[in-house]
Amino acid sequence: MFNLENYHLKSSSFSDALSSKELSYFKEKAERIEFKKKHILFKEGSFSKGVYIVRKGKIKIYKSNPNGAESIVYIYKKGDYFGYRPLLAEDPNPVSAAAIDNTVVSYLPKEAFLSLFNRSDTLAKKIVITLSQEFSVWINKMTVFTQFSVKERIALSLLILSKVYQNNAEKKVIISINRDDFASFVGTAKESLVRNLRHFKDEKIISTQGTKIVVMKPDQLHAYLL
Amino acid sequence: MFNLENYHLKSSSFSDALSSKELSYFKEKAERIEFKKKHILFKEGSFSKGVYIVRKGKIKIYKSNPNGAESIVYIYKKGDYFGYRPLLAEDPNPVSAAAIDNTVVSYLPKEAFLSLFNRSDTLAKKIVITLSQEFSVWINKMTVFTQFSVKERIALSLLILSKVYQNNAEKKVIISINRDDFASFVGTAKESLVRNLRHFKDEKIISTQGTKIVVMKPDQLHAYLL
DNA sequence: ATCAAAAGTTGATAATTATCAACTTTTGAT
DNA sequence: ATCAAAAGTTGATAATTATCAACTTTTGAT
Repeated sequence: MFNLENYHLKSSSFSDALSSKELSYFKEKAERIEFKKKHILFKEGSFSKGVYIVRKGKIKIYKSNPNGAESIVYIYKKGDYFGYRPLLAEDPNPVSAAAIDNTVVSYLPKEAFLSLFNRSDTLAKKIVITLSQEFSVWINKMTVFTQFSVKERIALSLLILSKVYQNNAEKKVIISINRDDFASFVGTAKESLVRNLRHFKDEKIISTQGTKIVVMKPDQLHAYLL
Repeated sequence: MFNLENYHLKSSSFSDALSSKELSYFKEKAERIEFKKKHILFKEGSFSKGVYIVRKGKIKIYKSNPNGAESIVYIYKKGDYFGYRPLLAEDPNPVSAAAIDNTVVSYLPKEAFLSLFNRSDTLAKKIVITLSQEFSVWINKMTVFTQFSVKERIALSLLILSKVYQNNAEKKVIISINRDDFASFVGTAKESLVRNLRHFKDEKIISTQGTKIVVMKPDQLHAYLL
């Protein structure tokens, strides 16, 4: 049985893991930063100096290969936090991060994060559990690339991006992403992506508004995934 | 720069995370179990009842798709431990596990593992760090599937399997895996795998002994990965 | 040591996907 | 509102990979 939750992380708020005392420490130490569209937050191989919490806009996490092609590993939205894993592991960032839109983040410097991590046993345990859950999603995503065709991966990606771009207020989801980024997310060529989008348009499953994509019949996308 | 460590987990011993007191508790509660070749330890969707530590042989972790094809996500060897993630997350297993060889494992029941986890702060923190490191590996593996050709993935897999099948005593590595499993590990068809192995044989990079594969010039495999 | 079954291999071909080039539409600065 | 640049789209074709069928080698039980 196909279940979208197996392929996309549930958003879980960073501050939920904190006691009210810890939360006020967090608020004291965190800094608000704005990034313009296309701004690169950090690059693969660099060392994290803090944790980001998205307040507004979308941030893509990606890997570049030596030919210049990039593959997008995840897209974070409002409320999501990231950048803490390499910091805990004391490893360099395995990925780069860049703003898709104009974005606003809260930035918690490394020292403050580690101080919270070390003083709070509940945070460590909460993170273990979160990481364990995330693992399932990553394993599933990995098998998608080996077992699904491009058309299937695009159908799945439309559903995932519907979640990412969903605005609680609105029922209709408008996915605002350029074709290169979408193709990098699916792991295919831009032209192959466009051809498949055309197919879904002909089937009246999606429509476009300018370069934006409107998902009209998500149920019919499910049908492509068994 | 290509670095094999980005694509395969370092083995880390479970017992290293434990104090001597905890270790004796572990030894008291753990049970030795033997599995015959092809025995299925658990299936995707089931709930873990304990943690496995491999003592002898190899165990494959895989996902089956509805068409019956399977894709192998990881191969564990002597000293590796697995099965604790879904247990911590209280999620069903995202994958199945089966013995490739005749194997021997230590089995630590859920209650004993959770008791260790809850009493030991160092274990929780150690696991967070291990999980964080593992994440980098998974992200890298995922991008391999989107950016590497079948030939490149096979070259990489030969290097990874060299690590898995490496016997400390011997310099020469003999990979003893059947072609279906190898193909599932690479994410390709068995025939495509065989044709590429033939290519590497013609180049004198590998040789075969019966159905076993001998990696003779690992450096030349690196050359296929830039 | 024999031999049937299982596993591995090869060739021919089909299906999928990427690449290149030309063209159209959209965007955003003025 | 205009218009050049950027982004998106389409068609033709090439490259990669999967599938099917026939055949060969290896394995493991006797």
